[in-house]
Amino acid sequence: MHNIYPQHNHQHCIDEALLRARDLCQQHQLKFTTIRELVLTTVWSSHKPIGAYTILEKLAKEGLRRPAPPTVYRALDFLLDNGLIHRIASLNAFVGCNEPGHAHQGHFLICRHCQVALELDTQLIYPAISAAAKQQNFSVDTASLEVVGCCARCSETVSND
Amino acid sequence: MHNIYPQHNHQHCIDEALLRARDLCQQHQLKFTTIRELVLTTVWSSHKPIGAYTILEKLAKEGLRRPAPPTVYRALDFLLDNGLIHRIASLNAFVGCNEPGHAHQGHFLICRHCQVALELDTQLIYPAISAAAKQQNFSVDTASLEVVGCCARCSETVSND
DNA sequence: GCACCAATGCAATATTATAACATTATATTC
DNA sequence: GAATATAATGTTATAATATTGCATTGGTGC
Repeated sequence: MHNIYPQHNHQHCIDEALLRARDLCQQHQLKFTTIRELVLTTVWSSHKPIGAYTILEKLAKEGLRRPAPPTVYRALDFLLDNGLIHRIASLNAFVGCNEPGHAHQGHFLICRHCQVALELDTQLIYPAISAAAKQQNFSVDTASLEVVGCCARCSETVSND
Repeated sequence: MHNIYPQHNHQHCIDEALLRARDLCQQHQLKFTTIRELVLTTVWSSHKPIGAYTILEKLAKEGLRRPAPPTVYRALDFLLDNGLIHRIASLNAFVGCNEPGHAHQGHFLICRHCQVALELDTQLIYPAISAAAKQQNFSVDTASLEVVGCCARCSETVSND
């Protein structure tokens, strides 16, 4: 698990994400276009899930001509389809994925104080999900887990909720 | 686990849900008003998660003067707060809860063919979630799991997806 | 060049949810 | 029962999120 808290070198996270994205697109002959790269970079600007319209505004502020919603949503769809980001349904927001290729799984601990979404290793939870599904003869396509609470760091500094 | 597939006597589900709701409201001195009962009944009209605006239309068709969105959303909020229903974030929809009192947990198997949402016993998955959270010193408030796939019944009848 | 297909631009609109404030109903106290 | 307080609902408007449909651009292969 990467360290994702304030002290970490976040530029490293961004760089790695872009690297992984370029690799993946090259390998699968996908086009990592300008807008897709910009949106991915914006999603990776922190470990907090970010909304589509917030992305849109950030791009507008970066000198880009303000993109229309479909432009952003299409880039997000591309990134989702290829497992480069996850959608956090309970927040209507998007967050970078550490391990492209697991598009169908996203298990997150989301802090209600600092908003950071920590992605869990699928192996921690998936066996239980798989077993429960099997019990019902249910075949799993996707499984998203969104755990909301208070992270370790915030527990130290926050008195109460 | 209740049987929730076509052959079951669904009126029984509705009746039980209403009974539980009345009990719970009485015990906690909450008001189970007309609109709340109507919304709960509508949510329970099937085991498929239903959207707020669909509820609104159903109520309108049942002779009720078409309620405004806030009316429906307030009733839904009341039902959510008291654990009588769950919200399925990935569908923007609501579904009845079998065991009021577990408002903070909702683990579902959702069939992409028949849309039925089967609520899992929390005990099947929660231990794994709890352990993963503990590993991160993360304190859990709510945990929602939405597994999408194909249910046993549809697997038999559906060729492919 | 030309035909094709994917990607993007653009305008309009659909869908989901909430804010703000007025009104009504219910309960409590006197 | 009137006076008050509180909770619930009604009403209007609007915010926030997401998609549709169609025009345009841009690269790819022939």
